[in-house]
Amino acid sequence: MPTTVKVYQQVLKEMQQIIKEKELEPGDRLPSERYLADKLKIGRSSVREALRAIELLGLIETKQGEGTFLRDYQSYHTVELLAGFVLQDHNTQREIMEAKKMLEKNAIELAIDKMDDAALESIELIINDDNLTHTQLHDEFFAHIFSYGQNFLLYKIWRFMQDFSKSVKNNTYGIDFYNQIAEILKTKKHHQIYTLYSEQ
Amino acid sequence: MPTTVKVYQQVLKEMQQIIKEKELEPGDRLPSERYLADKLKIGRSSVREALRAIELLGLIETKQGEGTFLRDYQSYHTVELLAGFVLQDHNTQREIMEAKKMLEKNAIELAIDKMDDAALESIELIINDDNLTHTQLHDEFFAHIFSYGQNFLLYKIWRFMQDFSKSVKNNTYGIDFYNQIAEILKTKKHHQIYTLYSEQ
DNA sequence: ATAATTAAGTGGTCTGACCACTTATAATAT
DNA sequence: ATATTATAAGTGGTCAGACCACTTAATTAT
Repeated sequence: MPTTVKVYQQVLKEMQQIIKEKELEPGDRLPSERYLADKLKIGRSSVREALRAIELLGLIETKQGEGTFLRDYQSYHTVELLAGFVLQDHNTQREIMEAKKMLEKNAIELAIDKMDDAALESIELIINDDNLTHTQLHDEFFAHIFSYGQNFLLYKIWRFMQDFSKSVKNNTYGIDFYNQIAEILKTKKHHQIYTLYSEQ
Repeated sequence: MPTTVKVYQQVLKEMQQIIKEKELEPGDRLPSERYLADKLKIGRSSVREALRAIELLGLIETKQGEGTFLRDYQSYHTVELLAGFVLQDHNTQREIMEAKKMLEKNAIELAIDKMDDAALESIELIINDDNLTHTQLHDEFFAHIFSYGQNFLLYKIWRFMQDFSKSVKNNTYGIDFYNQIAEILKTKKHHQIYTLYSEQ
């Protein structure tokens, strides 16, 4: 179907080639925009279209005055971006809130076997921190749990939803809710996780 | 860290706004490049950088002479692209696989109370369809379950991960795995969901 | 009324021009 | 000679304007 391949698409292929040939790794510098335009005999704007596209994906990083660098792909970039658009079509707050809850359960499940006594204590400290607002508590609490879960991708997805929900709705939970989770984490009773949120 | 936000990033935000306000759906036309440039008082090239980026993602479609159109997000576009660039980063892979499993559990949990006998039967049909490869089975199976879960957002996120995993690794499960899930869905024993994948 | 022609609109691409910033080089002061 | 400073070169960020190819709407000729 693509009767005519766009120039920036070719640039992408060319760049893959360059990366492969020169065995470039994350952190390495890519050829400059002007060099690429010159070498491929195309306009710089076309090169930029390609670069901006994969920059948005999180594949490269640009530093003004220095150059363009390959970077470690961070999948959350993509997810964040897509979420931002997909949310528009199916703009159901309900879905976001629901998804957020599911991810919070996931976080607990991932963390439950990775938390030692010190970790559990730090959780308690957050729960009992009187300086935090309800929203801040929720935020800190789960951010902390996610950190033990060791899945940055899930954390970033949750982060997005959490930020979104903050801007839309103020969903607060009583302190019992957090204590209950702390208890589950302590006793490591996985199966109790699914009982959370049930009365929402 | 992003001390200065790039113009094309602003354009993306603006476009999300426009889509939201005008309630645009897949198939609908977006404002033209020249119009956007004029309205936002920026150069057309900056608008194009933004458009080309999300075009690459498969979020929009452009037809020369006609315009730019919103389209249903097809994650395989992204996946294809990433596969070409991402050198099998182990940790990224691990996180995506793990996150995918969690989302599959979520799908089951969301669907469990929404599936009637007919739904359960349709699941059985997929499991016993001999025409499907292992990968296809997994794909269809969970896509189906997600459809009952009624959370399109979670489905889309899973979809991305599933496509990614397909392009990287062939993670297959025995048929028992799916029968086990079908059984859980039938008996509606939520707590058994957490035992899934445990031997992986 | 119908068909052919024209004009207007839209994406695709290139060129050339600045700006802001970083790094390497050259000039200067010590 | 060395250290400091000033300059130049390189790089990404952005814009304006120009064509081209293509589609659609408007106009004109039949």
